[in-house]
Amino acid sequence: MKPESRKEEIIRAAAILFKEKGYSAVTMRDLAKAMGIKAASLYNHIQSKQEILSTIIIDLAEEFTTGMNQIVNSDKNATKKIENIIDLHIDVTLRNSDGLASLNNDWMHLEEKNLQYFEKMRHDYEENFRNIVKKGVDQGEIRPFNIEIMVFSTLSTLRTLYLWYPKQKNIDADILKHDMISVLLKGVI
Amino acid sequence: MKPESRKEEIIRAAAILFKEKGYSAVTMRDLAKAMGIKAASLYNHIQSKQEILSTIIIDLAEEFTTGMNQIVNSDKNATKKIENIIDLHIDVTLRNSDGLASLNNDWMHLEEKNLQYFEKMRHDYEENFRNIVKKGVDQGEIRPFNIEIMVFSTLSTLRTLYLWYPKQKNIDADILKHDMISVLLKGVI
DNA sequence: GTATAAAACTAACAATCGTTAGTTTTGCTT
DNA sequence: AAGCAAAACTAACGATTGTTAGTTTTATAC
Repeated sequence: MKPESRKEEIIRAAAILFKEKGYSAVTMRDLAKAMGIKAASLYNHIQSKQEILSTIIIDLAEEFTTGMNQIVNSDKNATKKIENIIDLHIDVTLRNSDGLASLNNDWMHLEEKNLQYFEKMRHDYEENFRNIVKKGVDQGEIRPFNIEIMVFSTLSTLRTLYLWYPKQKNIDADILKHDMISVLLKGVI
Repeated sequence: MKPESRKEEIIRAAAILFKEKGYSAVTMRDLAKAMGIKAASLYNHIQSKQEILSTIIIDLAEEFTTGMNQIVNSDKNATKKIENIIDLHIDVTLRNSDGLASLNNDWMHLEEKNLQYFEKMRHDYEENFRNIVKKGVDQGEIRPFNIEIMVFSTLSTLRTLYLWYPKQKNIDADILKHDMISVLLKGVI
């Protein structure tokens, strides 16, 4: 495990503050205080507040995009693919639950270029998900409910994991995956 | 239908802006421009930016609290109660989807007193939901999966409805309710 | 111990923030 | 037409914002 650079430390601290109050409500002086230094000193390590936000969000979005592409290109059935998507979300959430708050709530504060890039990744991700569900329905694997509702419902839960997981103490990742698959796919009644 | 007061117009316009950029990123000058007036003129109708936020959030939270209390005090079985909760969320979302963005993302910017009030309402709401699910499991109505995951998963979907519903054109409220109940309760495979 | 680079500091900037005070306009009611 | 209240306006305030310029401290290598 190579040591974390000062820049990485700052970004990690920023993600925690962004999670608590949102990007716009966190000042560079807040972030500096959390790091135990003065605001101006941050600029020895980062270029701007915006750079911090885009690093947090784009890195995570690319992680999801890469994971989804692997799943899409695998030759599994729809149910198995959805299980893999659930796994992907849980893995990313365990590794960086703070950053996911920014990805979910502060993406609209990205500047033009990264905003477009992010929105394309998010659109493609949802489209891939939708197509997997569609194929599952066509092949009789998945019940023919309203596809938009199935996609929206599942994604909502997975995207909100970051809010809920840190509050659950000592829950094993594999048990979480197993239970999440049960609830999301098999229903509760 | 009695005419909307100027104050109500301002609050409605604010909810739209808060939904797009979050409370902290919306300035009183932004809000004034959306209303076609100058920022100072807003203060003929409202006391502060904070008052706008707390009106939006507390009104909605009280709506949920009232609805949940009626459901809890009814003598229906657990499944029917959960269906009623789904109905409640859909009704509120149809009526005020903009305000729900603030309730979900900007509650932490409430000032001390309203923050405590809101957090108590949210805690009680979740506790009521959890108890309904628990009783459903005890009585064999609901499958004995991890209760926290079932509650979290359902609430995540219902709380995020405001993001998704406005994008669906021409979807009938009753069809939405029916399909949502199917997906959330009966599973997809 | 001296050189060097990393990382902190002080001081300040122009812009923007929520808000107040005081004044003028607008649109009814009589 | 006069009176009045609602609702707009102009001008400005003190505080805070992200950021910069220039300087000093700290830690490491020779």
